[in-house]
Amino acid sequence: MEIAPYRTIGRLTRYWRTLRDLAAEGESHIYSHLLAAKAQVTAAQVRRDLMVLGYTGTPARGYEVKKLREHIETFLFPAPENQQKAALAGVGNFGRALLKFFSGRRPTLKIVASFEADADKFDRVIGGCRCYPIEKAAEVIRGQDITVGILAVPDREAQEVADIFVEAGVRGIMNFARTPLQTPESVYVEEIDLAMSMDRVAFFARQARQSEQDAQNAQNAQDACGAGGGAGERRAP
Amino acid sequence: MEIAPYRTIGRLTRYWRTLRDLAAEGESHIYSHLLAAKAQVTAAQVRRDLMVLGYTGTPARGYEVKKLREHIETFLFPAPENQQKAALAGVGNFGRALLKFFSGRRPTLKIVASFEADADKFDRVIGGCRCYPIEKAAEVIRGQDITVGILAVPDREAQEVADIFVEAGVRGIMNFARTPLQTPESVYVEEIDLAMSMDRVAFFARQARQSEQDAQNAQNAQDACGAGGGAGERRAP
DNA sequence: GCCTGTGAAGCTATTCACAGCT
DNA sequence: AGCTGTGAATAGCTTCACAGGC
Repeated sequence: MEIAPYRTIGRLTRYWRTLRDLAAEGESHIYSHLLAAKAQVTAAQVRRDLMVLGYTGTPARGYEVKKLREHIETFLFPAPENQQKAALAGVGNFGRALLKFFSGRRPTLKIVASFEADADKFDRVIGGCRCYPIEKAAEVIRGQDITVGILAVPDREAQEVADIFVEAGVRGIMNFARTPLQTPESVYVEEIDLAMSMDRVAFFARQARQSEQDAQNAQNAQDACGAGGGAGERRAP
Repeated sequence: MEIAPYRTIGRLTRYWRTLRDLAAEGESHIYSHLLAAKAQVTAAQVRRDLMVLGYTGTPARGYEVKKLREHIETFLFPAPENQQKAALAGVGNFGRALLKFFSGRRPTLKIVASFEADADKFDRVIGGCRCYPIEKAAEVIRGQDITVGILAVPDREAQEVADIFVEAGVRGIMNFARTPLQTPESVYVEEIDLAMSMDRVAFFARQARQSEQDAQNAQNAQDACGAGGGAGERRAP
């Protein structure tokens, strides 16, 4: 988390995707402001983000799609021979959806195992990878050198599973449980709290509705008073 | 997005949950630093966040669990008679998992409809709510006064569906597609880009591994040179 | 003219630190 | 002594704005 701000890392993967699409469309060069428009950020943001790569474009043609993409890949992804491995804990509805979603998405990162407390699911192959009892987690993680963990277990169990994962060598965790995890500083945790996100979306949606209604009411009140010449005139001449 | 920073809104829902648990455990009061520990933030952060509520604790006993919780509810959630409604687009694996996850989670927010392009799914009741063809979205959203939208459709279709939703009155969107949405400023969008999050987790996990190995190598090199008295001595006396 | 790369300015969010209370 | 509420300081991120290049 020192070599580049974590926001930048996130945006780089978005740029990478955009560049892939651009390459597919046969574009060979792109300007920062066009890349920015496609990724919904500002041009200055793009240029600033790309500084971490040590690749520079030219004023004349902007960035070379192919080269920029390669630079991002080198920076973001491991070399093919160092493929990273991930494991998922909690093979419920959500866990299965995640397994399907992530399977085959990146050649450099593969989910190779899943863990469950429910004995019905052991040894079955779900979403393309074997399901082990949670008790075997440490062994499997160490044996296969798994570095990334995905937690889709019930809230209560999240911390416990995280501890096992970290102890066994996992250094990055996606946590879908709503328990904020306690982990050593060297472990990166991405908290994905869908219930929280939902509450927030609902909150701001309500706000927006409210202010639209307020504006509407103010308008009606004004209309009722006979079109006055106060402040708040809409539709500039 | 003006009345309180969006980060604060997010944390308030976390505090709310913690307070609910505390109430269940029979606690009547709580200090900021204890609440902070449970929510994995700093005490100063908690106190700062609570300022938006206009509720204040006492130095002697801290915050009253019951009252603080009520204040957060009043602030965050709509009144019971103004229940908010949500709709989901895209009833795939992910969409179904989301329907199950969110169903019945909040009395103040209910998913009342889902939309699909795939004709096989129309009119069935999936995850507790009726599935309509996407063409009926505008009608249903307007008819039921739906304000929140959840997008779990393929990337290509996300923008199109978002436009329909917004036009019909939706003011908050959870976007699970990896297309950054273009929406009017008054619409709040929570971009939940799981592929991006995964790339980031993998990146930082790799970093952590790397620096552990580097430290290990440095140690080995030092050992090989015969225990020298340079910088970097571990285990303080 | 219109681009990139980047120092400097500007913002936003978080943390510090302390007055005031009990 | 140990807490809350909050102005002030700090840190982190984004945008501005412009030198330099074609």
